[in-house]
Amino acid sequence: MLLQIQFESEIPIYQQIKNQIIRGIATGALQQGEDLPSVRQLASDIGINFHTVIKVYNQLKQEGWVIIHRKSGVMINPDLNLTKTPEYMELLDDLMKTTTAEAFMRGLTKEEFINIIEKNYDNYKTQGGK
Amino acid sequence: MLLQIQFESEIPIYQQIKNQIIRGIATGALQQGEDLPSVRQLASDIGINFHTVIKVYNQLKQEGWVIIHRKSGVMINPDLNLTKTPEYMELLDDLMKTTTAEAFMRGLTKEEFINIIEKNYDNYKTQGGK
Amino acid sequence: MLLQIQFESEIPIYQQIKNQIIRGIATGALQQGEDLPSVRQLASDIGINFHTVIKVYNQLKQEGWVIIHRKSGVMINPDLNLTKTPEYMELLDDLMKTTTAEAFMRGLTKEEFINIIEKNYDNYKTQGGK
Amino acid sequence: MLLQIQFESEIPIYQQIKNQIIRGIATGALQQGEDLPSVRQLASDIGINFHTVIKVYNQLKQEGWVIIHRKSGVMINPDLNLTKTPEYMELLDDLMKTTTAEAFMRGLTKEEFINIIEKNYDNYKTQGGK
DNA sequence: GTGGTCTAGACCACT
DNA sequence: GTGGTCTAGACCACG
Repeated sequence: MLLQIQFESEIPIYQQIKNQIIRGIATGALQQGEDLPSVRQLASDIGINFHTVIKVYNQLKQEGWVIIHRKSGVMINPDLNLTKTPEYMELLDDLMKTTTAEAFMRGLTKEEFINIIEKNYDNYKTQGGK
Repeated sequence: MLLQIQFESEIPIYQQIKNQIIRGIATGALQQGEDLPSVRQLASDIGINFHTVIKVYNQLKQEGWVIIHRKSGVMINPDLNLTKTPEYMELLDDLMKTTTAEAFMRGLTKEEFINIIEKNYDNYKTQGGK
Repeated sequence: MLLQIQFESEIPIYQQIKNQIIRGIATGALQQGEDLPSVRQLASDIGINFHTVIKVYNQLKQEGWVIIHRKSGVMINPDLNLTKTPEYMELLDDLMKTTTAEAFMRGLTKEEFINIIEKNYDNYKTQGGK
Repeated sequence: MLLQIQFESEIPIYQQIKNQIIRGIATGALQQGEDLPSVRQLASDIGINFHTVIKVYNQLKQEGWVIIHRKSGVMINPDLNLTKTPEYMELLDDLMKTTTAEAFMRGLTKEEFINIIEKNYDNYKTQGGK
């Protein structure tokens, strides 16, 4: 999977990488059990410092997305088993309150917004996310 | 409208205020043409630095949500007319890609996600967003 | 609270700091709601780099021990509410299997070992850990 | 005795092996004078590099747990005679300070903790640790 | 002044 | 070669 980083963005680089890896898992571009590049490899591919990649991998590990093998490096957790915890649902709810409010005020109809959701979900369903 | 700020949150205070004002406009809790509290008033109400409030109001003005009168203070723009610019749509698209990906992996079905959208939109429809 | 760091130890510095803060909370040397020194302050007190302290504070935050205020810095979580999760109990069990095995082979009797536990717990009970 | 290695664990593999051998000695699963598998045998059984096993055996030898015969391989020291040296006691004390502090804060009572100790020790007593 | 991000380079433990 | 630790310095966002 090729990562596209926007260096000018206000979103931190490590966050962009995290997002794209999670998207990759959802779409199936990254399969469970698949190896990720080594910290130094990925860093040099993207052209960033390897500490930034370490940070990404550590956060993904702590949230359960990946497993860090002492030897063989990092791989997508083969037993991926994330759940809709109350904390997550609260965050999501808050985010969607803010997001839909602005979308509504900018003239996006409910149908248009739902359409965006469906378009995204269709990328996942076909692949199967577990 | 009463603002609820979480000081421990990772979301910057100025962002929280902005979000809540926009939500307030969408739900109708804040009417177009309505006056907002003065910078110092709001700052002391919430218990924050008034520079933070200035920042919020300036950003809201720049994005077209409010109008700042030199004397009479800040009011919700009576001719609110925000549109779905290409830049906005791109940001929204990117955000929803990331958000739906994680939601999907955490087991939220498309229907559950759409349900969240509808619940929010129903709060807006009745008021009319102009 | 004064932190004692052993620079020659094989235990990473950030781990030593973490341990001592947690001990401090248990003994009451650090009260819930109490402010911790700023990252740069603590770093210069101990004579280490501030990035190391950031790492400590972030881990403590993620585990729920402290809260990081955007402005006022870091404080012991006033609503400290950690529980004996299954994951924790498994880790503890494994650790104690290893620890007691070696202790037993080195001639520590059950009573001596229990005595160590009691001595430590007595430092906590009197203070009350909430 | 069958060794169970967790490759995803944060605990180094060599440490896991060491721990399990020491536990085995304490429980009697490994008898004093008993032969341990050869370096290459154990390495291929577990599926790890044989250097890792060499490291384990060397450390165990240095600490007095095993004896390495040039030809006949490695065996549990028949005259096992480890003592509670001051250095060991200091390490143990420090470890238990940290461990009990977190356990206490997570709601484990003194009795629950002592119970864990007793359960473990009961596995040793019956066998006798010489 | 607070925490956080990114870069860069050295060194270490593990396999 | 793998991840991880520590140092050091620059810069940024926030309040």
